[in-house]
Amino acid sequence: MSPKFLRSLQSNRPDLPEAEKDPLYVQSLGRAMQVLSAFHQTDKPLTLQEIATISGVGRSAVQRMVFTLRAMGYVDRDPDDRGYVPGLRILDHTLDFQRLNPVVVKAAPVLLELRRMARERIDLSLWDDLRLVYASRLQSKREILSSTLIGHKVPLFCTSGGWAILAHLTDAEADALLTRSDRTQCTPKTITDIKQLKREIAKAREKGYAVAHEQILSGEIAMAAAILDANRRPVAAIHLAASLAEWSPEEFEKQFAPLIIQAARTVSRA
Amino acid sequence: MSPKFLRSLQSNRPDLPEAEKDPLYVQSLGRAMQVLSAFHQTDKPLTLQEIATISGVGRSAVQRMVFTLRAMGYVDRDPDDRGYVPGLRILDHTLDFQRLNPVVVKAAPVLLELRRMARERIDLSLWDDLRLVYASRLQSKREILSSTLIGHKVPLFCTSGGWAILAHLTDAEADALLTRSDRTQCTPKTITDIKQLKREIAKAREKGYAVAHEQILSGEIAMAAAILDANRRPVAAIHLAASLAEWSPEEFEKQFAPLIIQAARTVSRA
DNA sequence: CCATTAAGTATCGCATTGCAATACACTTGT
DNA sequence: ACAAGTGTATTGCAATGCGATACTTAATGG
Repeated sequence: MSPKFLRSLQSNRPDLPEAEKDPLYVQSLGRAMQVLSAFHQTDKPLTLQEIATISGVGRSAVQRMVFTLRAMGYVDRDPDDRGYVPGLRILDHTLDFQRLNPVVVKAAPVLLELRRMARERIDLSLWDDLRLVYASRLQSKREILSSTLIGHKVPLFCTSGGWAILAHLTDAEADALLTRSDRTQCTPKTITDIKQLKREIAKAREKGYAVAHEQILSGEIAMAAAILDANRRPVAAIHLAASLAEWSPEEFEKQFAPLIIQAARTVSRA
Repeated sequence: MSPKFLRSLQSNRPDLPEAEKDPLYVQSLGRAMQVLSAFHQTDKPLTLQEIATISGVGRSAVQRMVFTLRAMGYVDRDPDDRGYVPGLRILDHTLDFQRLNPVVVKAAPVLLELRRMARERIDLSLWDDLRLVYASRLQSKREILSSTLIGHKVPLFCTSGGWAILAHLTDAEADALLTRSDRTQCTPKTITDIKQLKREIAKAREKGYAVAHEQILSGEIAMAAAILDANRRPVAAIHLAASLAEWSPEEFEKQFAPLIIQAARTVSRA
């Protein structure tokens, strides 16, 4: 019904069977999920109207779907403010993901061990096209930021994890990803120049891990190593982040590089 | 199409509008989500057949839906083992929930402050009928268990959080919930006798918080206070959990009770 | 206090589209 | 080589989703 959006659903999924070519092969389920996804683009409860316009689905249809979603607990009414919000039942699927995703499962004990030894913040993020999606977080002693940001996304091009992953791709692939990226600065120090980025990636390729200085958050230094699948393709990254107030870049790197390499390798092997 | 399941979707949602009465008012979206929910009942990748039988949806329909869900990223193929697993895109909705749920949002800073003062594990769980669903977790110094168990569920009847919530209901309501509960022991110390449970609830009602000794996990002591909505109805609980190796029950209670009461009250007020 | 706008809800009929049935391609084990 | 079990593709009928429409509250404002 909304051809552009249907097309967009299918981009960047070259591994799908042939019928993919036909946009209409995405059934009404697509519209329904698009309704649920309307919440991605807001930070306050939504009315039916708003959901309809954001998702590009007709008002009536939205009303039916929201009704159903509400009956199932995927959508709730906001008690105070008037409008709808995502419902509790969503977390059931979150748990399914965490329990069943092979990388997350295999990484869990390794991350714990890594945190035990490093005593800094450890993250696991999964690669999704131009972004990394955080799937697990082990907090360090004092957490400053939002509690548990499972599902948070960071750009591939300006994070240690992104560099670590790009380092395991061919130059052509990495290039393509970098140029497709929306390279806007996160901090004043964020590197956006492709030449410079490629230098960082080359460094990462050589060392087996990447280090990012204040690329995404001022005052933070991060290190990451990529996790590979059975075909030696990168699928995820383990991050270790610390405060520049406590570590000099040299110490930081020297201290943790062996640990993180070891951790990533442990998770990678079949 | 599967009347029994459709009915079940609508139970325990008395706040829904009238058309609820008609099971068929749950459209095919219901079937689709049931397909996604098939993963709730497994701990390994599923084949189409298995999804079909678990969800009670026809093989063909499952294939179509899984195809669509895969195109959108809600389902992935397991790389090694043959079968399907929940996909990354689910985490997008997790984040939406965390960003938009009023209780989670309002509680976040309070939880951080509470952890800063208590230096023990802090959880926020939301009440969903007979269970509590964990929505946020702040880890303590050494985490033993699974990393981030957002979405994990614990029974209402045998947790400090559950007691805290039951304490804010009428006796009749609490009774109904307790009798409906599947009261099987989690640990040898888990209380299953309704009389005893009601005593615990009465204690909680009096003190304003509940304490549970090894009810769900041996060696763990937990304390919780309920979060109320605008109508003074409980909707969530803040938990504080620690090891019995480090605390005597008396010290534990004395130390943390004022903190947790204060925290819960802060989140509760409009 | 009535007019007005906007939100949520419900109804209905047509044609869209989802689904059962079916067949095929591919892998695996006997 | 066959059988059993995967995933995939096609097709036609009728179930059902959706647009159009109208009703009910609730909130705003003259």
